[in-house]
Amino acid sequence: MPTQEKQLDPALLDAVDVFGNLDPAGKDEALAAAHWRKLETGERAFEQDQEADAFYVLSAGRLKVTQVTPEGQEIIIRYIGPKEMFGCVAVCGGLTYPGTATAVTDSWALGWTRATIGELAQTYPGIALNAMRTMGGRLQDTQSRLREMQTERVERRIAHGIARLVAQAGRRVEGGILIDFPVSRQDIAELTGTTLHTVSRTLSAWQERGVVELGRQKLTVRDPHALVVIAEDLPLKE
Amino acid sequence: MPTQEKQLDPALLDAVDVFGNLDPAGKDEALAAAHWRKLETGERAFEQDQEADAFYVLSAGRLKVTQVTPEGQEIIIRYIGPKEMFGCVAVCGGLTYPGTATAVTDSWALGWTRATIGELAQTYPGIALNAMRTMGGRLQDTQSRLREMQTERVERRIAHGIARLVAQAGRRVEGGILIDFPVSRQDIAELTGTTLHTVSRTLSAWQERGVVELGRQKLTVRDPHALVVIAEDLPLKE
DNA sequence: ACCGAAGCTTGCGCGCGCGCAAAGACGCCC
DNA sequence: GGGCGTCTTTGCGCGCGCGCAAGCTTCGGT
Repeated sequence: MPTQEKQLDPALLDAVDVFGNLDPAGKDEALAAAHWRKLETGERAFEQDQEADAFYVLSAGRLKVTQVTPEGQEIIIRYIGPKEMFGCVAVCGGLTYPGTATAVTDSWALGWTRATIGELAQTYPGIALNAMRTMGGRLQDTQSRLREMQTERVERRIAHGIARLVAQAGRRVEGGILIDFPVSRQDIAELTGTTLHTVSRTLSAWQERGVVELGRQKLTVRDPHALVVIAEDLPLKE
Repeated sequence: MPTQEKQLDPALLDAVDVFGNLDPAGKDEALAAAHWRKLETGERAFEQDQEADAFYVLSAGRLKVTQVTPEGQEIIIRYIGPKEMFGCVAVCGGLTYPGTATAVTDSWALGWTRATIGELAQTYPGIALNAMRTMGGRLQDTQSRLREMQTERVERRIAHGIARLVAQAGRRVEGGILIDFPVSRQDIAELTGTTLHTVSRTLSAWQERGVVELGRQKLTVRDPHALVVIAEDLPLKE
């Protein structure tokens, strides 16, 4: 039973930022207080506007955090990979989740109830400090995206979005870097603030130029340098 | 000498979120460790990419935090009002400031060096918890703006932007609510991701309809309800 | 092996909002 | 009070990227 196996492994929290600088006793205590949760592809850890009752660290797999507008349009706030925390609102005083977390791959997560993580944070002040650091990073990241949305044309935004995916979940394969989870054109559109039509057209043009290789929910960057050139809007040659 | 006066006033930190739940001794200690800084209109507390050596709480006045793109285009990340913290990077592990903080009104701020605020946070764990809460709120706020940028047309975005300014710095005056600091059309453009031309046209149309009243770097909302109708894209009548 | 659903591509036309340009208004400073 | 700089308005034209619609491909299920 892999569940039990993983639950007992004290190395589980080792490379997790939130619990960094925590002494072994603290890690044991944190693990003991955690509950284990498996998420099948498409399953949701929590939904927007639902009461924020738990905080999570992803152990394996990949999630996307999305928001829907009152009109029903969806946007992707961020992707969550292994060792990253999500559902942070539960420790930030928020009452409800601002978004929905959906598994895009079969995933496993460690969860703490709001009360539990609150007590842990009281006992080990380092947790709050680390969480704050992570939130600071995310805030800057979100501000960058905001800046891109306000100042850049669609093609550059798509390039930036894909560069971000590569940095976060790129896997070296022969002849390029593969985004290591299923991404549809629609997903990229929701990440970069455009429509799947425009994404499709743009990526097809890039494929023509040999920058990327496309598949169904699949994307391989063949020429990372060219991607940077597009993202930074550099001249083709000087 | 108003500087000394304010520096000695122990009530200064009373309604400040970051130091909320801090015992009186802690507040005294925090105040003793702080330095006082006056910022004339147009003066900068710090600049983008500069070493993040201090953390601040605004005491009076108003600042704007901006970022410039490599191409030189400027955007406004947020406005800071009294009792709000800024330069949070200094406590979040960032090495340089991600933006520039400029006074839009004569302002006064309390500052702590990176080392000082770090020590305070070690001694009083509540500080980190409070800071995290504030950052969580800002993260959600920034995500909302991102969502608006991705899904809404310019007119709605302007309405949302102004609604945000009203909530943050609106002052009741006869016949409406005045934004309580100088805002140019350019500023609104940088907040909402458009050009000053489009802002000018849009606001002029609103003035025609009696929704707002315009002045040089001045904006009064005459009909807040109409603003909400535009922001939420509600039908005019049912 | 077939069928259906979900994902993707592509063509066409239009409209929002930008880019540019020039003139007008307000307020500040000397 | 005059002059100047900054902020603002407005006109005109164009192009990016959306909206719509139809057809195609790929995968999964039974």
